[in-house]
Amino acid sequence: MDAFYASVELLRYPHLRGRQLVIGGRRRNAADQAADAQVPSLRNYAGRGVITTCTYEARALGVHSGMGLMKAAALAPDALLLPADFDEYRRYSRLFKEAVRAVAPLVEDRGIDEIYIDLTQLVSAEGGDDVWGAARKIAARLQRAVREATGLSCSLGVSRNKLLSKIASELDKPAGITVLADGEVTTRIWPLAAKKINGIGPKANAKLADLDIHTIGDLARADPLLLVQHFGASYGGWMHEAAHGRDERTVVTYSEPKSISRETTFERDLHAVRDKAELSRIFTDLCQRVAGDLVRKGYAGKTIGLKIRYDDFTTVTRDRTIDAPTQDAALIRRAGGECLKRVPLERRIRLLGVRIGALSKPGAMAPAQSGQALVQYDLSLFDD
DNA sequence: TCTGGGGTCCTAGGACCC
DNA sequence: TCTGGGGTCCTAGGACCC
Repeated sequence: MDAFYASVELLRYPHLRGRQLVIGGRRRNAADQAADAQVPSLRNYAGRGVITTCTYEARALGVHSGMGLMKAAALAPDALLLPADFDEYRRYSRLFKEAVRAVAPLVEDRGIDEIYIDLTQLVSAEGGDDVWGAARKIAARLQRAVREATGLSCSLGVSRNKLLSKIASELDKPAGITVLADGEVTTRIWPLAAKKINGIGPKANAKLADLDIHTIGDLARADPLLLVQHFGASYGGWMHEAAHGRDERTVVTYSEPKSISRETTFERDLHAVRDKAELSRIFTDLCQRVAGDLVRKGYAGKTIGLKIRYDDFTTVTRDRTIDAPTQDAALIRRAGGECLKRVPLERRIRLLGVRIGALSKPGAMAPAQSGQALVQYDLSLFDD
């Protein structure tokens, strides 16, 4: 989806279309819904928020998602700042995914505003020799369906696999369709920066730059042994394959969540001793929210994790696995408290987070009850 | 310009088991 | 008491993605 959060806000505030618009900072609250609510500009922003999304008008001034709002205010003081309304974004997310599934049912979720779609069967059904032409027609159909269902625009990349489609989808934003036929990797992909590959982030990119590898073509032409040397057999090998556009991953239409977490960055850094009461209250609240998420989604978890980020931005995690899966806030709080005892608390803290993993569906598989025989078969006969 | 919140996957060491 | 090889689970950290 193109500038998803910002585009959803523009459906609500159509008179802001064409303005520099930034979504971020605090969440939307009741006061924001008042008809006469003024949308403030970035100019006077003070706080720790970052941009989650911004319109293309704002991007033209050099701001982008992930950027701190203080910095963004220096670059684009007249941009308007809207708080995020995740309930609304989730609603539109469901709408656009439904619209896509009605046309092409094999859809893999990649977060709130992104999906992979397997068009193989639809392209076959289209018949004819020109598979890429057929794929382009289907993509256009999908784009229209999304616009009709939501009023929102999206960009599509069509190719042989997920890796290339992801790259292609970004080549003609917004509202573009990019078809990358077989054999076009060297001409259209190799000139792009290596970090355009999904899975090569800032760290790997910096290391590649040290090796004088800047483009995907550089990466493809690099000695695989050199890559393996610097990045390990698995990652180094993958990088080289990716640079050649090779990717065998299938479109996965269903997956179970692995963990659920809640975290919060404080408005000011807190001290474990001086701000003990406030920290404790926030901690308990996070545990309750995690427990609420578990109950709402129908999961219980066994491994409770604590995350602390200090004022110097270093981050530590501790976790603790309990005997039986739980969705109980008090039990989560207790396990989290045990984790807390194992972290240093001298520095000031800027973020506190609670996570639960090792999830299962409670009730799906009842634990052994009393009266249920547990049989231990002794096969020591086969020991060496 | 001091950097959100929600996730996934990978690595690596150690405990523990057979 | 030492050796070897296979496996799982737990814990901590980090890279990366949306």
